[in-house]
Amino acid sequence: MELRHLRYFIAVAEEGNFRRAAERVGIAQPPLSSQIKDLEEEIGVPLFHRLPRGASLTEAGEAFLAEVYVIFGQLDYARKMALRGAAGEFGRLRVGFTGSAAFNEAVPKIIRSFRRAYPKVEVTLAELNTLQLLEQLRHRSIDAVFIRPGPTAPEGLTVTYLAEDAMMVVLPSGHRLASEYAIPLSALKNEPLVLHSRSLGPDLYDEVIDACRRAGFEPVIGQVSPQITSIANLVAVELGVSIVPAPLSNINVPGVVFLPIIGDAPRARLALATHPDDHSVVTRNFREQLEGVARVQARPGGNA
Amino acid sequence: MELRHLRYFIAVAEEGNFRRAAERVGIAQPPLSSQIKDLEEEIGVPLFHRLPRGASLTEAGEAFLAEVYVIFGQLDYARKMALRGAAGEFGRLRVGFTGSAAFNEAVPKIIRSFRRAYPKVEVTLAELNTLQLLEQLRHRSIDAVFIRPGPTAPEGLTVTYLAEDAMMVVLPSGHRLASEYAIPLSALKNEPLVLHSRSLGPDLYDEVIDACRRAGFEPVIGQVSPQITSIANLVAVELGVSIVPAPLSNINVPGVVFLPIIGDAPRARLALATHPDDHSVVTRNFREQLEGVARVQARPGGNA
DNA sequence: TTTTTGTGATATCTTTTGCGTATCAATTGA
DNA sequence: TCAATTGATACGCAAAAGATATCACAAAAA
Repeated sequence: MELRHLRYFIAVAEEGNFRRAAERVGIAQPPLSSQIKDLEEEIGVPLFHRLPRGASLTEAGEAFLAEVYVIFGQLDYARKMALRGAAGEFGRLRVGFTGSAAFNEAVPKIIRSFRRAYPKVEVTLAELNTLQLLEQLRHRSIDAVFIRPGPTAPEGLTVTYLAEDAMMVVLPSGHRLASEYAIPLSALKNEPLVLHSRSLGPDLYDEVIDACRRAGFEPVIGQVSPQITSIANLVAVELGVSIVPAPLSNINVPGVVFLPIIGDAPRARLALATHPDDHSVVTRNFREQLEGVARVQARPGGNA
Repeated sequence: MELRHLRYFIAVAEEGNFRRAAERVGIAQPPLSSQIKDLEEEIGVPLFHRLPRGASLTEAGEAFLAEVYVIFGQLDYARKMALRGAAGEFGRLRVGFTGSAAFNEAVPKIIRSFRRAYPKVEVTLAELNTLQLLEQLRHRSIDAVFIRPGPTAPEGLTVTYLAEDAMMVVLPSGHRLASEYAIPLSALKNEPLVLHSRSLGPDLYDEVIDACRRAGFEPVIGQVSPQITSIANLVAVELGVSIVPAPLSNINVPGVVFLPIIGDAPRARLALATHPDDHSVVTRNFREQLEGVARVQARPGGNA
């Protein structure tokens, strides 16, 4: 059975007359009769009474007609859904982020506004370290990642800079400097530094180390934190001091204080990275959310 | 767009590979590629990603596929409904009956059992006089009628006899014969007879008149009743006596008594008439209900 | 009644188009 | 670098849809 047959069937049913129906569908009457006959043979029952003054539907034809209308409605719907799918209204988006990136307000804001704009897109979130994120992004097992990149962007990825956060010093409440309003980085000379493992996020790590050197001292690495979000807890139990992006001060950890840095402070960049071969409309739509929400500042770097 | 395109689309979507899909639908790979291309152009968006190792659905394709499955389901359903329609499970049945016929228990029983067997068939009922019923039946504006025919069936109609009711005398309660258990017809000699107009139902009318003549008297026609069901009321106000089919004694009219007739009593036949050119399955199914419910006795008559 | 008109069915020819064969270009894995 | 596998392209053929001419039938008109 073909849709053509069904269109012809509807025409004859509505016109009640093979000649007018043939004219309506743009063919001659004899082939129309032939096609209708084919249709009837395929269904197995006559659909029309051939009367001397036209054709009328049999009961079978009446029942068939009602359902055939539905088919064409469904066909239109299928086409429309395909177009909506092409517009990125469906599908999934796998977003990854590092622990430090999640605390910048832009990240949840972007995800939230995307979900509102495209509620049918299934968004999955994964918090991983920078190394894992970039690995999965290169393998296309994740679509977009929020990272804290170094001054030069990772190679082979499309990177958009979203924001630059100041970094702050984290001290135990009982520390001798804890009552200051702000301190220079050089004040941390000889203090053991709590940092995450360099292998998990080399860029942010290097940023901190470099800043210390610029301030005139070689930092002493104390405890290594498995993830950046637990740095504050390690500081609270007086395993050392640390330097983290300002948005992390929103974590409520008793026993620590966050102090602004005076002078040449390290900066923590926030960026969204995607795969350059990813031409998915969903991913493109997600990138478009950046413009509405975050202050976007493109920066040359790598070959992105 | 044609269903063939959709079948091909499903094959490629499910196989993820043009070659295997082509094999599955029984054509070569190049025409399959061509047809899919046509489909994509018609929808307006690509449905597949052409990868070096096969083809995968785009988001548009995913959305489209889900709806296309529905189309084929609907197509099967349409075919099934056409067959059920051909089996007489849908449609309408216009049933007519005379006032006198409705009181035979077979009539409501047949209609009831048909409605149970074919609940989707729209049954309409019309109470009309015999003349109107036969007129509408000949014009096919009614499908089946219950009538009280004469000894010979109406010409040009298919008639099936269902039952033969005895007739009874109807007397006002205060009548001198009202206290009898049964009376011969001759006892009504000189009594004014309440009857319906002959033009509305000549057969039953003639049956009564003939019976009176066989009983040895010429009946005196008193009041003419507009319809048979109001005869009892006319008798109750003592406008005369009457003779009606026994089932009408079920009407509860105060002030009248129904008496059996002794001897050569008139008989009221009950029959179902349909149009001989009516090959509708619904009508045929209705006739089939007769066998289950009523004692059917075919009688030759007319040319039915 | 006869004639006319309008209906769908049939027969035959034409044209479209779906399909097959052969081949190419691109990518992957050995 | 080469072989294997993928989908796309080119071209010829055959099946099938459609056009034209005509027929048979029945209702309406004369």
